[in-house]
Amino acid sequence: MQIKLDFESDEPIYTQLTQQIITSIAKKELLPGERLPSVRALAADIGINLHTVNKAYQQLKQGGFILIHRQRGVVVNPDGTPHADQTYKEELLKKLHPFIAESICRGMNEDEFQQLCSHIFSEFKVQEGGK
Amino acid sequence: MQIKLDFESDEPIYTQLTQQIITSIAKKELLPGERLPSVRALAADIGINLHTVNKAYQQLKQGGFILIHRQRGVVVNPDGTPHADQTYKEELLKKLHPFIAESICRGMNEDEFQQLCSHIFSEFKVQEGGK
Amino acid sequence: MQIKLDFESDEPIYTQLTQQIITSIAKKELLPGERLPSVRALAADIGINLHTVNKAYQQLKQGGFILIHRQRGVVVNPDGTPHADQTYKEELLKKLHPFIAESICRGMNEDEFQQLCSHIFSEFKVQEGGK
Amino acid sequence: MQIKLDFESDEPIYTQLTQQIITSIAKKELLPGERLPSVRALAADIGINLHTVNKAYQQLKQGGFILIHRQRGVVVNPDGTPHADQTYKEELLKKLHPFIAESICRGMNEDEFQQLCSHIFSEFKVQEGGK
DNA sequence: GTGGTCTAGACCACG
DNA sequence: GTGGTCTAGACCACT
Repeated sequence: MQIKLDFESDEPIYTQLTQQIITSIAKKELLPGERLPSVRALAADIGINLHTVNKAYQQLKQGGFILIHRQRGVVVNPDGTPHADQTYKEELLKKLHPFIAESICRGMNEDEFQQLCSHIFSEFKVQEGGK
Repeated sequence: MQIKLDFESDEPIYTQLTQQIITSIAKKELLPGERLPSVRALAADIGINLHTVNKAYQQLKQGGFILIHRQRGVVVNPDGTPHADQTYKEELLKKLHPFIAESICRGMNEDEFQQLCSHIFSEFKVQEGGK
Repeated sequence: MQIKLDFESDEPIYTQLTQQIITSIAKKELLPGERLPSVRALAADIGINLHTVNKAYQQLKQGGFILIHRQRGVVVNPDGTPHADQTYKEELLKKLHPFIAESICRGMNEDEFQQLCSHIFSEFKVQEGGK
Repeated sequence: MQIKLDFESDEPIYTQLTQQIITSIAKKELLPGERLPSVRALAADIGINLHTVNKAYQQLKQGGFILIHRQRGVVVNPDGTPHADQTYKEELLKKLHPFIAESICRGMNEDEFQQLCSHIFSEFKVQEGGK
């Protein structure tokens, strides 16, 4: 797993970290039960503060992506990430709404937008076959 | 046009305002050339700070949604919002990426996601017929 | 509202703070919609770090006790704290279980235990009439 | 006696162990004078560290639940667990206080709370008849 | 050596 | 002036 952070971005570091790890899980580069580096190790590795890593881990734990196991350390949830429920979908709707509104203003139709999403999905499909 | 703000949201007020106006343009509730209230008027109307409204307007101007004339006031871009270019699409890809990654982790497939987007699009289609 | 912290206790400061504020809400010393001091103000007041106060506030926000309002600052949830749902009750069961087990070992019967709880409840009832 | 530990819980392992043993004593699955496995045996059995088991045993000894003889090994206190004294009850009051405060905030009344406690007590009563 | 807690000081975005 | 973020360094509990 390689982490690439943009320190110039206005997206908080811990959010970027969180998203990269989620992406790795989605791409199956990180498998259920697999161990993640300790807060300290990862912080030293990326060259950021351990509290920042910790915040990302706490967020991932909160979202059910990882577990903090007293013996095995930090591991990807062995049962997989909890499935999307109604609440999640409603949240997602709200978050996607402004992107779609802007895209419509800018003359994109539904097909173009869907194609764009499809393109992102394909990025994950490629990895699904083998690692 | 009615503005609904959530003062408890993590989303900054000015962003919410920006997005609502974009949404109104997308729904054609606000038509090209139509005038928007002045910074002062809108601020007083919603009961928020001048700076906040100003920041939203500057953002909208930046995105080409509106024009700000010293004399004629604030108007929706008469030529319509600039079309989505390559840069915009790439930005959009980046922003949508984490949502799709998380959705995949949570067991959603492409169809379900597309359906969700479709649902949002339909919200705009309904309005297209008439105002 | 007066805060009393025990810096010797093994209970984290932020937890003590959280519980004291919950207690104040339960006693109606803090009413729905009422404002709480800013992180900085409270931290300075109690003589602890602002991050510690912040952590307590985040916990309270998470539990639905307070809202962080962009204009009004930190306020007690105007709609009142969300009602106990099944999840909460199950959590509560789990947390109370060991106390009851130990009490039984120590020869207390159900009546004695209930009386003890009743005593705690009475502490809140007294305040309910007037402030 | 079967031990079930949750390695993902925030509750330290040794605390979980302590509580489970107390529960077993309360349920009379472990009787006064009965022998408990040695630190080594129990640690190997559950697959945890010696120190962890030892810490739990020390805590139980401290609370008067068990006796640790160099020769005879670890036994449940033959005289039964020391009865609840004033100190214990005061401690218990302090520990229950925050749970009750939160329950009140969440709209539970005394009856509901008592009923919940009663439900926990019933779990122990069932076992009292026979082993 | 792990994560959890606390402190302290700095900068920024927001309103 | 507010909360949010990041850094940094220290101590402790747990295993």
